[in-house]
Amino acid sequence: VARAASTTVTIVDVARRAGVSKSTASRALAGEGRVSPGALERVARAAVELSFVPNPAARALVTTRGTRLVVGVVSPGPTLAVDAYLGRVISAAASLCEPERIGVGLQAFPLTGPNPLPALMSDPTVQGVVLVNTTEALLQAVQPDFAGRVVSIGIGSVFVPSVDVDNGAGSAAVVRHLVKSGRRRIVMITGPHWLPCARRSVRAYTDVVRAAGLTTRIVRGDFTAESGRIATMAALRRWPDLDAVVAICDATALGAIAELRSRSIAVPSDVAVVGFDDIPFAEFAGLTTATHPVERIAEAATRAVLESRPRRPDDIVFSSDLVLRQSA
Amino acid sequence: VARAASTTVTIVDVARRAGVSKSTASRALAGEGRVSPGALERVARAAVELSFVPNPAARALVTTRGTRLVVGVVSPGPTLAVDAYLGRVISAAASLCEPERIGVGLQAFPLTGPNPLPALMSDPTVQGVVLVNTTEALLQAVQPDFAGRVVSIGIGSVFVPSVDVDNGAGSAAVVRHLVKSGRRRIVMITGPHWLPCARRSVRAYTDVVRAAGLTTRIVRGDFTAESGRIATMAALRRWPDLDAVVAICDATALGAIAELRSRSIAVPSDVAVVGFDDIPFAEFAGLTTATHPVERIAEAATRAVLESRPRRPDDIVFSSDLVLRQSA
DNA sequence: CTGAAAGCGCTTACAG
DNA sequence: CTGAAAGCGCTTACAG
Repeated sequence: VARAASTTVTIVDVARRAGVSKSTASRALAGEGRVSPGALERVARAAVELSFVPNPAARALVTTRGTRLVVGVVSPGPTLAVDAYLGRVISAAASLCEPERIGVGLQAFPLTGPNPLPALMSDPTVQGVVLVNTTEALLQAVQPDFAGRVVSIGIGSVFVPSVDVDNGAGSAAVVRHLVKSGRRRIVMITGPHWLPCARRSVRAYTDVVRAAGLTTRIVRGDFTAESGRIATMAALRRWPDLDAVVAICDATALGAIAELRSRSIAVPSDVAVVGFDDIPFAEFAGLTTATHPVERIAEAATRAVLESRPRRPDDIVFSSDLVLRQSA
Repeated sequence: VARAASTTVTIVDVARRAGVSKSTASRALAGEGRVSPGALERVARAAVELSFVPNPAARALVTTRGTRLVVGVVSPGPTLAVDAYLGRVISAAASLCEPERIGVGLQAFPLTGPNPLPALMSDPTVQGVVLVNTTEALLQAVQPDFAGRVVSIGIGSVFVPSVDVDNGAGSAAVVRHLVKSGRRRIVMITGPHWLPCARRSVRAYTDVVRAAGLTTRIVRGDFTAESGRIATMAALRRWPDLDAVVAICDATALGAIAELRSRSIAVPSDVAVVGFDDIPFAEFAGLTTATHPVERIAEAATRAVLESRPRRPDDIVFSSDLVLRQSA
């Protein structure tokens, strides 16, 4: 068997330097099993000195740890819609995995049709799955023995920890700002109905608006800027006196602003507009919004599946903070 | 050795069904080596019937094929700047690799300091590297024996095939459109000077403008919308009578438009603005630009490193087409 | 053309 | 607490 002499350091290099067998080195590195304090320390030192990172390919052959973390994106159709949000999630995941020599894959989880999760979980090359935008129905397929290897960015379940932004609080903050600054006829442009996380924002909007003694006005969008424009047209037709728009996300808010400006309706003096997410472009556009730390969320989710704890980790929720700019 | 019984099909399943040894199955699957036509056919059929995909983890232990494709992003500083473009590249790569059970990693290639490429190429878990935004200097580190395992989105070299959009033709088309529609004082906002691909656009601008008997007017930007705004301010100060702006990319063009509008300079009647890339938001913004098929480029580059041909593949260049919208 | 064997880098029962 | 051995799923010389 001939292969290019790899300069990569293996566990036998570590074992040799520590003066132990590779069995002992393996146990010491795993941090569990009976290992004498002396051996433990020498192995740890040798590993650091040699910058040893275990070969996940070899490991995947013997354990349930894999070589790949797959990001499963729930999509209405069979094709995967890649948007900027997803790009940020997968970039963050791939950066974090790289030093561990783990790769990331991307797969669509169609809303209807067979759930790809079970096959993924029985594939010895997959370390775990990070679900994005998932639904209760898809979460049903998660069996107790997948625990620790599946985490969800969005809603969770008994077996699946959730990592997410506090949509509700962020949306509430943004709507509350509108109310405080005197807006009374506040329209919300929502996202697609199948998305659980979008429902939390709608709920927050409803609560704040009702608490202020105002009426709710809701128009459906789909997260795109174009849908923001269309929804704004519809809203203006239905409620010509509206004085504020809260959009489910920044892209939709930018669409709303474009539509308003094209009708010479001044923002924010005539109509205030707020978004959600604080996308990179929002600062430039002067959009008032609430933060959504996408990278930190993706990193936390990735870290959880890299660790693959036997027990279900706790849910993690990142706060969403109001960012005041010019649009409201 | 206990592990959860994997439901995954292995090469021995294929061999058994085809009635041959796993050695023969392996050879047949590889498509090379002496295999009888009969065996070849039975193995091929068995593989299809069982939906067999070789386990890259096992394969990586014995060959120079890895379990992971790494996207190497050349960055001015040590930290990796993730923008929407990179998100699209890595999403496309990760989608394409997933069915092969290969993951993707993401690593910064700092402009200064040690080049991470040699270490990556000797890591048995890496299948190959897709370089993004690379420079001549970084390409120097590519040795002949990396051939076929490194491809560059951007400039190439003797050993490294390049996959890219035809920046020059796209930029030329966009500037030519400006000239044809009567613009005479055309300013270009460029990108950072260290980026070779940005130089091609500047060259195209220069050629077209000079051929029309006009003078070149160049201001430096950095690909961001904010730099487009700032560069536009500078340009207006220097050439108050400018009648067109060609931006190195759409984000910068959007910045230029915002700055012009904030000064009540009408677009396109007073000043025409064109971008480059045709980003998703460009359609919404009514920006005249030229196409940049990022996903197709990323897929071609990914496919090349997945195949890892022994010989350097040919360069691939995708055409860039003018997209006429409202801004020019 | 074909199969048995060795070996890649790990982990994990199994005996000491 | 420790090491020798087996085995994960492949590929590739090596003998037939």
